[in-house]
Amino acid sequence: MTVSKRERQHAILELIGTREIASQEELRQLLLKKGWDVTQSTLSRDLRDLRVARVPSPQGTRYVAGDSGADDGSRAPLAGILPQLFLSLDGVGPMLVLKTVIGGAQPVASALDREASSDILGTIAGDDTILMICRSEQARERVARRLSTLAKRPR
Amino acid sequence: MTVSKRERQHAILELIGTREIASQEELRQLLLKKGWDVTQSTLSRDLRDLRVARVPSPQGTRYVAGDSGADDGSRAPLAGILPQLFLSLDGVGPMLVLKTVIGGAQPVASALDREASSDILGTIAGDDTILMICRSEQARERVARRLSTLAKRPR
DNA sequence: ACTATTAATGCATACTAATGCGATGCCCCG
DNA sequence: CGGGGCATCGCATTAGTATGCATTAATAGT
Repeated sequence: MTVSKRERQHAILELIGTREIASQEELRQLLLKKGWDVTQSTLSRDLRDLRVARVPSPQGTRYVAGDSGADDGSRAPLAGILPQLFLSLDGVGPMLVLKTVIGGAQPVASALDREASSDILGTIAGDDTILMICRSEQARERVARRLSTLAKRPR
Repeated sequence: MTVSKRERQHAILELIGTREIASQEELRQLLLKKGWDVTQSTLSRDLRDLRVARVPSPQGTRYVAGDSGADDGSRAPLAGILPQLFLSLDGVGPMLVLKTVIGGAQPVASALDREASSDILGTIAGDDTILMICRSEQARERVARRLSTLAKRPR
C-alpha cells in the first residue's frame, strides 16, 4: 500500500538521522523493531528513492540522508543552455568576462567547468557574471570564438 | 610509494568531480587511461580514505566527493585543510587559480586571507575555485610554490 | 463484478564493494 | 649489510547491494 511506503521511508530517514547504520540488513532489523517487516530488496529501492548516500570512512561505512540530491539544471550541456542565458562576452589579457541573464552565471559556469578545457584555468561565477581565466590571450580568443558560436545557435 | 598514492587519490577526486562514475570498476578504467593501474581493492580503500559517498538515484548510482566531513572550516589553518581540499593549481600573469573539491574554495580562501601575505592582493572564491590576484608574476610563483608544498603534506 | 493497468514487493541471483592475508618495497637503526 | 617496523597493494573471498522476474494488491474503466 502506498501510504505505508511513505511512512516506512519516513521512518527510514528518522533512523538514519538518529543512529549510525552500516548496512541495509542492520536497517532492516531496526525497522522490524518498529513494526516494519520488509526485505533488503525493498530497502535498497527505498534508499535509492530517498537518495540516501553511503559514506565509507576508516571507522566504518554509514548511511547519511543527503542534500536532497536535487540535480536541477546543473548537469545541462553548455550548448543547450548558453543560447537562453547568454548576454555578452568581453575580455582583456587572459581574462574573459561573460554576462548572462540574472541567475544564469552558475549553471553556465558549471557547464563550462564540466567541459574541462585546457584553455581555461578556472572560472568564478557570481549571479549574472562569469570570470574565466584563460591560459593565454590566444586561448582566450579561442574560447571567446567558441562561446559566441554556441551562444548564437538557436535552439 | 607514498607520493603516487596521494596523487592517485587526487586524480580520483578530479575524475569524480568531473564525470558521473557509477562503480569502482568504471573508475579503474578511467584511471587506467590516465596511467594509473590499480585494482578495485585499492580503489575501495582510496574511496574510504577520501570519504567519497556513493549516492543512488533513479538515474543510477554515482560517486560524489562529499564535504570531507571533519573540518568546520572557518578557523582551520591553511596547512591543515589544504592537503584535504586541494585539487590543482595553475596561473597566468599575476593570477593564480586554485581548484578544490566542491565546497572547498571558501574555507581555503578564508585561510589564505588570514595569512595576509603581501604577495597576494586579494582572493575571490566560488564553490570549488579560487582566484588569487598576486602583486607580480614573481609573487605568483612564490605563492604557487608555497601552496603546492603545503598541499602535498600528508595528513 | 470482471479485466486491464500500475505499484509495491519478495525471491533468487547478478553485480559491486570491502577485507583478511601474504608479498613487496622502504627506511632506519644497530 | 641484515632485520624490524611500516605502509601499500594484489589476490582471493566474503559481505553487501541492486535488479529481473513473478506475484499480489489496489485502482480504474466499462
